[in-house]
Amino acid sequence: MTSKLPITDSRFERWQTETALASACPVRDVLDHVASKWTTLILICLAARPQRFAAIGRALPDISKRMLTQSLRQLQRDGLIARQVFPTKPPSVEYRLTPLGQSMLAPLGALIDWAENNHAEIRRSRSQYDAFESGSIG
Amino acid sequence: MTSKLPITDSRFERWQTETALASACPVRDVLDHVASKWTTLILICLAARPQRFAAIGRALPDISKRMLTQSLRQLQRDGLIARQVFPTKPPSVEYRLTPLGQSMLAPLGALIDWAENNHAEIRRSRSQYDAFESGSIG
DNA sequence: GAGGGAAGGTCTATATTAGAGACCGATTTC
DNA sequence: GAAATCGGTCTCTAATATAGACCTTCCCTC
Repeated sequence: MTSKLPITDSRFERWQTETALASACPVRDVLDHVASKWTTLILICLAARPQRFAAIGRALPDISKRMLTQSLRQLQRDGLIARQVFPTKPPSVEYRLTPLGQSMLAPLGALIDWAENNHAEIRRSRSQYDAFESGSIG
Repeated sequence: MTSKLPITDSRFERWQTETALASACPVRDVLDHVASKWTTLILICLAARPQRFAAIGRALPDISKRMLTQSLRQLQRDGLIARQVFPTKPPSVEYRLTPLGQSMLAPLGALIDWAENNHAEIRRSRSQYDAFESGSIG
């Protein structure tokens, strides 16, 4: 709120400085894990309700079991989701958001809303780019 | 259906439905591009001020030229950044956020703030996970 | 009691993608 | 005229993702 440009305040300058430090930087450290296709999608899945392995897989039809397992482990390791095994006959495993995972839904939701609101414009931009830059002129 | 959990409103159920449609889904379509390490970091870079190719490269020391070029092209194609060539003697190229790119800073900033605020807890969770799940007990 | 299906995975083999770094053309500098 | 800068491209290799076969335990059918 200290600038005249829309969002561009000093935070971004600081983040920029921090990115130089690579692994020491929270932004990179968290974003590298969190801002990835499947983990984000899994979080969205579990936002509605806790779900079991196969249910998440069904919700994300083009994820492989391997990636699903791997992504779930990572989210669990980062403390965003919890894994709970029920001793049913074919043992069932339920994944649910932790409070930390829940707390991420707000910023993530904002990003998703942005995505929905601007999807049309992005697609417009893409077709224009494709027509010009790679098509007839290139 | 509707639940009593904190953030969990019907948006997430809708998004979950949409993810099944894969490429037709704005969430996936945008997130696949946007929620990736380098593009996010480049956006942050350009948030502070327009910058030239080499400057962005310097700000992100461990990005390769190839990835930088590729990520810039993608952001340009999506209409988030604009590329402007100046006919200086060694021609210089400046990248700047478009209004669309600017508009993404708000949700992106929220996510980054979350990352900073929760980095400590995430790291705590990770070391705990590493100690238990893969270490002495496994 | 052999076979099959469901749950929750693992493992392997292959395709895709990222990263390192050589190279390029233009221009300026020494 | 050799070296360096800028903004890339190109190739080769390393890492990562995907598809899909397979595993184990239990219940059910035949």
